Amino acid sequence: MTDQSEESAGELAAKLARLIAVRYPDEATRPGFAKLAQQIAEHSGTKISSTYLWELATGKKRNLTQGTLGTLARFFGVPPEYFLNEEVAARVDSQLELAAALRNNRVRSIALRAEGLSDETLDSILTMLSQARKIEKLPPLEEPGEAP
Amino acid sequence: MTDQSEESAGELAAKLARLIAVRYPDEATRPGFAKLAQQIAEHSGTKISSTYLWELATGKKRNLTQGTLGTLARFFGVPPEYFLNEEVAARVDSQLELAAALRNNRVRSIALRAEGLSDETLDSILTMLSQARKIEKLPPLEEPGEAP
DNA sequence: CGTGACCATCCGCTGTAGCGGATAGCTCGG
DNA sequence: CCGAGCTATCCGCTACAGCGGATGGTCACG
Repeated sequence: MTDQSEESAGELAAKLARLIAVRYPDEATRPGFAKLAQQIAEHSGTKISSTYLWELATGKKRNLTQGTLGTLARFFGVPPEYFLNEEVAARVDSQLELAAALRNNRVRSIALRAEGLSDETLDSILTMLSQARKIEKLPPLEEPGEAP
Repeated sequence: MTDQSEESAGELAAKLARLIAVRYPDEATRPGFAKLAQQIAEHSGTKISSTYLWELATGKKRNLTQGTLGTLARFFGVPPEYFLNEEVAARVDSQLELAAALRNNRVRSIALRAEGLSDETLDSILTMLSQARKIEKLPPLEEPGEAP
């Protein structure tokens, strides 16, 4: 175990897919790689071809260059380390889950109304949510704890 | 100020040079790019040619690939972001100064003996050092503070 | 004053990151 | 049913990351 950043098989592909999914939660409206490439160009001035985006998303190319790494990271609003460091990726991913959830207006208003309630009330609501998730066959969510 | 990671002209070259200088403080004993390449190979299993190292150090090539980025970072014991993020680079650089200083045996033993002393004593010693630096015409060192 | 060990530097090559331009499969409105 | 407009996918090309193998220079040793 001298190394700890290897076997990143199709990891990059998965990460890119996740970033896209979070940025465009509505699967129907989600742009294809062509439109995506165009948006990236408009956003960051630097251009990434649709073909190449597809190759990355499907794992056909994996060894990004400094430049494209930065362009992608800036567009998706994640630190460039997201693509390099698994630990950072995990931490960012939990944030991304939240961001994705807040795109759903109903979830957002629940969050807004939850703000300020007492801990006891929040706990009972949490219990209700867990029950609901179980009933609807959603995976339970683990709360991340501090690692000593 | 929409962007903040551009104009990295010969930045990478400078960073690499600094890393080498810190790792091999004695300029006389410092290995050339050939030996350096060999050491990297032994250390990380991955190989980087001496030619390429030279090209990087002289700024002839600058757009590293994910893989080589990781290899270099692991060898020099810095996070890969060191090469990407100026802010991280600055933070790490101050650590590097410390590491370089500790190579000097006398400095190291001062650091060791300072450990455990009361804050008041440390403060007065710091004052003495600042005075000494002024007398010997060395630049004063800024202590980095926490950014809220 | 060889010659062997190190060095920086250059040249030319290979592999692949990254691109532009097909193509074929969809779904829509007319 | 037929194009218009979208899509994913493929192919072949160019540019450059990265390499191996010269070259000539400077020391130290016998």
